[in-house]
Amino acid sequence: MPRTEEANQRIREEQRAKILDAAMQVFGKKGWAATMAEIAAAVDVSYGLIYRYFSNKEAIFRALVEHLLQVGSDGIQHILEMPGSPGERLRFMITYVVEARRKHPEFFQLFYQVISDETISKDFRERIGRQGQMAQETLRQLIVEGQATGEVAEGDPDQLVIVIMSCFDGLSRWSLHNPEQIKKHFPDAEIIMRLLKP
Amino acid sequence: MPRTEEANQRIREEQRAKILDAAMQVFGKKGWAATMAEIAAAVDVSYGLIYRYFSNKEAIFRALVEHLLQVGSDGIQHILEMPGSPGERLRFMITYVVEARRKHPEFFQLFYQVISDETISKDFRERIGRQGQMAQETLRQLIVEGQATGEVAEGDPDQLVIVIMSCFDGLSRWSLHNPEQIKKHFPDAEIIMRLLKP
Amino acid sequence: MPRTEEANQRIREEQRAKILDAAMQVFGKKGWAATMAEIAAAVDVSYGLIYRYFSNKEAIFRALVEHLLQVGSDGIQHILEMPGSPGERLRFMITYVVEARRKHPEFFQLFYQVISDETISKDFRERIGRQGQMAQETLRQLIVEGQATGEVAEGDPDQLVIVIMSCFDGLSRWSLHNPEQIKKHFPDAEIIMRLLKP
Amino acid sequence: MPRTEEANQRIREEQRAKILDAAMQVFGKKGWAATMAEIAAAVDVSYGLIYRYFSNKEAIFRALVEHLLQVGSDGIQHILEMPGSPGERLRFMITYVVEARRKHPEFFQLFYQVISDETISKDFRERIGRQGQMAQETLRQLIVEGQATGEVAEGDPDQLVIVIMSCFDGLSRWSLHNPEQIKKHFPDAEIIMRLLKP
DNA sequence: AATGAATGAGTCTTCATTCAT
DNA sequence: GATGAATGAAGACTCATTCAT
Repeated sequence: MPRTEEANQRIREEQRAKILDAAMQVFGKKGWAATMAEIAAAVDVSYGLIYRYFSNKEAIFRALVEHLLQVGSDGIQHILEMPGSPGERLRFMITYVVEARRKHPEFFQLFYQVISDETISKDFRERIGRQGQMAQETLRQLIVEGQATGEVAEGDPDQLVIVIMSCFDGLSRWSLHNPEQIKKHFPDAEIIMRLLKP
Repeated sequence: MPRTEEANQRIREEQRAKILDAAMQVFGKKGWAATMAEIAAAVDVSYGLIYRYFSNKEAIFRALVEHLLQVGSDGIQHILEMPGSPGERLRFMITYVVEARRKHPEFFQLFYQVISDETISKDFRERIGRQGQMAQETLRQLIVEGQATGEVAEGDPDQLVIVIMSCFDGLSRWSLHNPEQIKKHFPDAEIIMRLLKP
Repeated sequence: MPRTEEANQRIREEQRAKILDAAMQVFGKKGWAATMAEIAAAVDVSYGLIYRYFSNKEAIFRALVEHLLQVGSDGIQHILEMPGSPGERLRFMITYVVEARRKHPEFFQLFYQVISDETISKDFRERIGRQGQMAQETLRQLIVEGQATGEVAEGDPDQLVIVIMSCFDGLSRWSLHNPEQIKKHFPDAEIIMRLLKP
Repeated sequence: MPRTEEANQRIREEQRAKILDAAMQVFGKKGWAATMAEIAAAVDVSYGLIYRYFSNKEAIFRALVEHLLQVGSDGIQHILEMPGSPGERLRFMITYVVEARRKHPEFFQLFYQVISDETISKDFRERIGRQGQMAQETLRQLIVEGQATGEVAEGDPDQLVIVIMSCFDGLSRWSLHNPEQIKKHFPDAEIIMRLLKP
């Protein structure tokens, strides 16, 4: 007698999740150079199986990044709708982002890899670019508002945006390459807040 | 009628330099995925010729990175030997590094690629790691000294090191991916200095 | 409460027939490149099931072709044992074959595929070759007899055999690739008979 | 010192020709299932080399078929512009085609394979279909004209077209599968002409 | 008996590297 | 010193076949 529908359904969902999970690790570390064999090995299945769940390497990649984009999008949305003064929301945003980067540096690593890799379709790369733009704009808006309320230092808001986002990016990289060091000395969001101090 | 020894010598050196130059551009943009054909095309020579100057792809990579390491090393040495208060030297260091990242983001991009790529021999990667350590230690030392003189805010110096170096890393990435935006709004070193403000 | 033996038996036979039927269509159209998945889809069963009925892809193929060979063999036998003059029997044979080709071009397509495909075991291919030989010889014999009675034009009987059988082969191909055109203008056996006209 | 331009030029042309030649044999025999390795082996070069001459398997296939189409097109054109009565031109056409099929059965085999293979792009397959149409139409026109002059038997001209072209197709197949037999008894064009006899 | 998840050998394609000229 | 033709190992992907349920 065949497996029940539900059993199959469950297996498929679990495997799919396991594959995405493993792919996140492998892509995060090796980037697009990660091989299907490595991913399969990480899931501990034959690599042929991967293709029953994803039509090709890029499909896995996309699924991963789409997921991240969604999460990021939600976060931004949430911050925009938060109550509180611009300064308070900035503090929240920075705390939130720094925490995310610390916990899941591979996620963000993936973005950079997609963006730099010209073998990946352009529309997909632009999709990610737009998302980054959105985050930037949110940050910029909060900064401008903060400058209005005097909570944030005067000056070109775009420079501040760039520095802060650079910090974020750099933290992902550090978290990935020097996890021990960063675990011991993970920077307080407070330190980054100083960049905004009037 | 053979060429003179010196002429040959000169040709060899010029070619070598041209190759390294082109390779820097190509590796900087495409990373390790850059192909020998692309490098050769950038130098505008046949790809077979590259092998008369470098025994293989990694050799080019190494030569490039060795060069960068040397430059970096020299810079650090220089800062350590500078006169001035810790705060002044920190300002100088930050200004200097930020400027370097802006001008030559590919250089730094290369480091990250070497570090992340497990197909590159471990000792080479560690070599780069050590260099990074050195820069960190220099920065850390200046911070500690600055805290002693009251020029730098109190707190875990390692956290400050991480944040500042993250900023640096992030700026390289931005300079590479968003050159126009960053050209218009390149952050003053002064902004980064705020991270250290007591 | 298990099924009765007979019921099982019947199910098995029906399934087997259904599989062969579907396989005929699929192999006829796609040739050896037909996938097991396609066959299974055509039968509308899981592809795993196919293997309960046939040990592998070649086994299905063989079963199909064996069946066709049998049918062909019977036809030839029948013609040999028919009453009537050589000319009459030739007319019958041609009519019969032309009709068969029109109705079931896939059948014949299969033969050619088996013959051309070197991945299929040699003895099997030779088996088919022999069958073709037999048909040829039957045709040849009728022609020779017809020449003796004056019903068939003089000349090398082998050339006639080749032309007529070529016609047959070509008609299968046409029936497969241009079914509409051929439906409207299916050639009278009479036209082919002209080849034999004294 | 590098090879001279001309030497390289010559090598490239020779290799390209050799590859096409070998590919014709291999594709002719095995169809699309022919592997790049087989082609390379037939040319007696490494299979990587093939890709310096053709961007992929389909490109070789296309190059071959384009060539054949051109040759076929020229032949048809020629026949249309010939002097002589319809009957004479028909005799010429049949003689010409039969001869071509005998000499290069692989060529025609290729057409059928392209047409039947759904993995090959549709526009390419249609391109070939149109060419076939053209040949048919030429033949049909000659037949109609021949019927007007009384050189050709009455009756549906399309049936005649189908039978004759079927003969052609069948002869290719025979030439490929039974080269020895056909060499000894290659049918006179005269026999096929009988199909048209009034 | 039936299902479909899982496996892995085989094929296309790319690209670092070698070699004849 | 220079060229680019040639090689072959490595990786993505397909599909016949097996196996747990």
